[in-house]
Amino acid sequence: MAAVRLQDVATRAGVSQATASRVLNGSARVPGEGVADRVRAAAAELGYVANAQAQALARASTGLIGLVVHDIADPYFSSIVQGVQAAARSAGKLVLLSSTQRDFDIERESVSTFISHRADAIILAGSRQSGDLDRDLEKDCARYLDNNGKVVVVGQPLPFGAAVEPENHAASAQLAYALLEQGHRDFAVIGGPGNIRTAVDRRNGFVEALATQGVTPLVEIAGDFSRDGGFSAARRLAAALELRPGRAGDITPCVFAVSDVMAIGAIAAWRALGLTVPDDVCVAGFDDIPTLRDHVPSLSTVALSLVDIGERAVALALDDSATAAHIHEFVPGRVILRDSSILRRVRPA
Amino acid sequence: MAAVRLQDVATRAGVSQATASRVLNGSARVPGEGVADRVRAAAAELGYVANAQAQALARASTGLIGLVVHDIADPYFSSIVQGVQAAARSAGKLVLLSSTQRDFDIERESVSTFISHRADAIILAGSRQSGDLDRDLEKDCARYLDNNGKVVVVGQPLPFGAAVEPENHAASAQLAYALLEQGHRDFAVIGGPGNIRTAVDRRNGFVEALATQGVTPLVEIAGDFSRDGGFSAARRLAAALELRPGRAGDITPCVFAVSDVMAIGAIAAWRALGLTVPDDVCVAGFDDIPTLRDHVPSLSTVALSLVDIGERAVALALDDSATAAHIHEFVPGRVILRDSSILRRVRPA
DNA sequence: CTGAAAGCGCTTACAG
DNA sequence: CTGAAAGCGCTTACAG
Repeated sequence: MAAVRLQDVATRAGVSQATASRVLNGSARVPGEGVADRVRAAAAELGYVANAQAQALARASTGLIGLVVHDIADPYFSSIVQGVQAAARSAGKLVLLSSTQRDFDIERESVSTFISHRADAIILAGSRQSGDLDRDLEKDCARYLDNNGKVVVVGQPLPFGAAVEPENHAASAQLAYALLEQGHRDFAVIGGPGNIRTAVDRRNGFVEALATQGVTPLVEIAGDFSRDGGFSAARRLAAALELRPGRAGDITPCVFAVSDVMAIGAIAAWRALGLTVPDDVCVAGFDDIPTLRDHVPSLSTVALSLVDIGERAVALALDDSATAAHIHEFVPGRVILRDSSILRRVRPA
Repeated sequence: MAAVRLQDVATRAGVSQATASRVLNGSARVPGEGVADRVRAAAAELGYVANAQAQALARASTGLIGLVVHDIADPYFSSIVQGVQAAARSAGKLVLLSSTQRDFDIERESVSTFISHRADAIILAGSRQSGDLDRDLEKDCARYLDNNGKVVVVGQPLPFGAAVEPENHAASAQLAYALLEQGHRDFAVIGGPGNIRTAVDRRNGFVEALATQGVTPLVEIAGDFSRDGGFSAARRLAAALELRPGRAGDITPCVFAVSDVMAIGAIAAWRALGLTVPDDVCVAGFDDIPTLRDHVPSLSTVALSLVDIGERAVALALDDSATAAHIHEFVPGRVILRDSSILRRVRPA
């Protein structure tokens, strides 16, 4: 049983296909008395559903938004996806999703598939490293932009399209000030890879803010931008600072991990060493991922409105001028202090 | 600058459009010596990208799989999405995603949009209640199936299409046996709404298994199928069992919460009451969601391979006969015992 | 093996 | 306001 076509509806309503099209699928034209009703009735009776593929071909616009994220199972990305989803729906668009699991071949392939499907816009969300800006992806995007496609990147240093960027640097600085305010004077940093800009910005914002107050981190250790990266960095950091359980009277260093998942990994590592947060070591993260809600100890962090980021990306993607003008939109962060950074022991005077 | 069309490639290669089509986009035909190379060269030089919309129209197949989940930001669903994604990619399909945030109007709308885009298959993943099987959705799906569409539901009691179902009942029973094995004899249950089949199956599997050993839960309390539902149920349960911190020598009841998120909410509630897990009360959940990894205390649970579930759903969606035959595929669970159910205090003899 | 042509289901100037 | 017709970019019997 073949699907009902527009022509079927038109015939049943006793009008031309053109008229049926105008009644059913937008158009400012006002049809004559009763005509619209007749067409709509016919469509309802037949159960007509417009073929979006055919419409796309005729209109040269698909209503599709391509979205590539590095890992859909990561709460950071799934929140962004939620925002994209919601905004796309309000705008009457549909989202094509691809989760690359951080494989750049898959990313390139996804983008070209999106282009093949003539997505009206493509949103790239990930933590790309500045090094791996591969030529092919760049060339595909360039051609896509020429063909009137829109590209929006979130949180990545890409040389084309519009961008929505979390204010990593400024927000990390605010976190540093808040921690100083709490009385902390001894800091350490668990950073990410040097070529992930997000990680670098956060580290710099934090360290530079400390510097303005004459404070310098005791140690800095880098790890992968992941839970396991935080875990192993934390072990090395514990060794470097000679952290030991219950050394009352000593200083309690405050560690800034450049992402929540790294911070969570770090806490797990310390727990395995018998260290207690915040008694033996304090810690703060970044992102305020949803899963933090029931984490113990509760983690000080910086909240980014991930859903908001997704929504803004769609807004830019729908704005003709934005991507052409290479617009950058900044999303602020909000410092949240929780148990993990409570300074229990005061540094001996 | 308009996109390059197949005709452009054909002209440049000095062949007909038909030949170019056959060379570039599949077809078993073997072209003559050199022809294929010439066409491919022309395509490469011009940067030709096939228009998938036009292909879909001509082929009557879009290569699109529509996926609707109830909440993409929930780790349960995002893991399923990851599996769907991966399997779809291997099969050369693209996924259209919709996260409904549990709004059934949005779900219906999403399905009809997917149908409009002529998705080859639609996968419905959620925790639908048996009551809200709305007529419109059902009618849309019926027509879609008639038009050669495939429908796969995961974990839902829907009267059409194929289904992949976690073996909730059997796995919960295994959990019960494992807990008995650990020495537990005093149980309680935090269940879900009576019209969510997943919740009911898990509760029944657990309680019935206990019954075979002559054990009956001391209390059963139901809550929303969510973190907050677990939280408030846990408070009532604590009151019902008169749980108090550190009552050494007393029994330690073991509570089965029908999902991990409910269990996590329950633990949070107990913590607020000063109760310690597993010393004052033991608990086990269901799902083994990824975020459990660093939860303290570590939670006993039943692992469902969520990614696997997503992959199987795609396999069914791609199988013509499966959805017609209303096939049900079952995915087993695996019991994992962790700290939260360790029985420290032995019941006085 | 290759090509001319019809057809997929819509939209939209262009006439009337 | 309405309709006939061309066109969107492909695929695929059907001839040759």
